Amino acid sequence: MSEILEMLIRRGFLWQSFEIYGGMAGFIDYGPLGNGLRRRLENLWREFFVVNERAVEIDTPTVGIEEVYIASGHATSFTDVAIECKKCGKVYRADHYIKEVLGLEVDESVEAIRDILSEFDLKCDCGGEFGEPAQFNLMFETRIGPGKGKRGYLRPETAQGIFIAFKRLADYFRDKLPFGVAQIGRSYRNEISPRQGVIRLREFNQAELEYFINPRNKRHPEFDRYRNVKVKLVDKSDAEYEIALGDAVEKGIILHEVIAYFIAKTREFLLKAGIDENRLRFRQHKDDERAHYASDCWDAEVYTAYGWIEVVGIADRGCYDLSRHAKFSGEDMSIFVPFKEPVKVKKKVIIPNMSKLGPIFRHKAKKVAEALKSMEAEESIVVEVDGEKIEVPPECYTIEEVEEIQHGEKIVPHVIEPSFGLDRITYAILEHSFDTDIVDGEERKVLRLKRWIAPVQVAVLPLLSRDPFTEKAKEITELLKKRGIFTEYDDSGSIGRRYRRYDEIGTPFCITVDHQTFDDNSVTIRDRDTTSQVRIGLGELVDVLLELLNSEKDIREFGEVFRD
RNA sequence: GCGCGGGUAGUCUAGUGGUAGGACAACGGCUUUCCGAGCCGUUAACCCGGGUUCAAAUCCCGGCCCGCGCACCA
Repeated sequence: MSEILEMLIRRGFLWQSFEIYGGMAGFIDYGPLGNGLRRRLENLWREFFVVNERAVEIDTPTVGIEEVYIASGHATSFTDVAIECKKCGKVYRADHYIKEVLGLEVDESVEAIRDILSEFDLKCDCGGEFGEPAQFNLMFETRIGPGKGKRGYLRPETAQGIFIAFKRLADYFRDKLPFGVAQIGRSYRNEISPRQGVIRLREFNQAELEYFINPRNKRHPEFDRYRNVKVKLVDKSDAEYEIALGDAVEKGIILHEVIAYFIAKTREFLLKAGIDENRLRFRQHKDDERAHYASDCWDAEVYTAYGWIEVVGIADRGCYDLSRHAKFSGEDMSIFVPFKEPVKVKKKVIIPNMSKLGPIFRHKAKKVAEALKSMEAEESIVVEVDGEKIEVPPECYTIEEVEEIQHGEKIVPHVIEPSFGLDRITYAILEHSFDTDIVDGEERKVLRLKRWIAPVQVAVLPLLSRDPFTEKAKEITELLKKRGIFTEYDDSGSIGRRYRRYDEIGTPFCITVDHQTFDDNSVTIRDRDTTSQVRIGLGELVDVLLELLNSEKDIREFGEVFRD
């Protein structure tokens, strides 16, 4: 086990779930420190992607009814049929293998696959027989309600909860694009083989923003803020760039401004959270890697002990999700977008003559009339009703040219989705923050977390573990806690040991109560990164700490250096 | 899911059939205590199930978990 992972477990950042029953791959518990860190990260994300955007946050169920995932496509794309060779143990996606070997398109059902296997006597590459085809479903299935109940799934992404509520959300935003809707929460994928510690989990934390835009305008009003920001890009043909985002859009490397905007914002967020800029890049999905609905997709990748890992996906999902839900639910998922100026449009309309239509088409007359009205066409007089093509005699309608004033149009918004894997980001921050240095000839482990993200921000330490040092230190601890600073009190072991303890978990500042405290009502603040100390009066302690914790200022700005 | 290698206190590790040992950590005490000091003491472990054996941490089988490779990752 790596040094960092050993520390994370030992100090209570995270550990394997269900340990006393032998554990289960793909699940972790966040311990006190890991949970604190992830919560901080979530709040930082909120600041970036909700508070400072035209966006809101919602919370929807983690269990979804079957309909949702039929519409979204997950129900079919998640239930691949797999076949396994009895001899060499290789597992294939049946439809892929059959297409490759036999060139046949086949239904993804167990029966269809079984028929093909026996009909063509299909063998594995190694010559072995295949066992029974079996479904593997990457969604966790469940039953809702008693008895057989209704089939449901644990959500594989938080996004669908947002798409489903789109009408309510559009209403909330008074039908004005663009707007964003965020959700932070757990999602579930029944991975075949979870690996690599916290990198691939079966239950994981996502923060997703669905940013709905008018497809006719894929520009972003705030893009100028980032136009000149240089980022490290790897495009779909593996070409690498260090390029200003404005240029990347102009050159067509990035499809449009909104994606570029979120790449910039994501970068800003990750750096603020403590990701090392030198171990961050944005990589474009290759054509065969991209989901079928996405027109462009960029991953933020960070370099870790596991290599480059994806921590954020930024995709243009187009109108895919809303259109699918519109189709499957029968609801209108469009927004009326007014034109700047109303447009006069001359068009020919068909006006049905009901007195003729009635006798000819009887009970179908109404449907025929509606079909006629909905036609733009001047040329065609064939309508389709209930799948039947019907020729309508000319005496049944008249064509008139009318002038209409159009005030706008109905459009199905496109959605740009930045989707964050919080567990991976949390881990990457820890790995990038982990460091060792030499203090007084001895190696020191130190977690150089950003001050605003550290789970324990301040430790208050009495120099001696007895009165009056301990009493004073407890008093100060209470004071800091009341002011919202995450503070711990610790009087166990020598002072040096305690400093090391807090260095290891990334606590930025230690407050030490020493003999001088009782002479002049001052304490020392020790900086984790430099181990240097300054003296400061108790009266200004809270304000100084709050300022330090929200900046990267040097403690020496606030007091005299003590015991250099 | 396949193959290979592993699983001993909180952590790291010794132990190849017969008493489970060490280091670090933690906890209590002593210590005139500002960078993992010292001394004394305490807590604390053989992944689970079955088999072989008088006797299993140790040998065998199965499972679970971890690592690596393959496959999978909408």
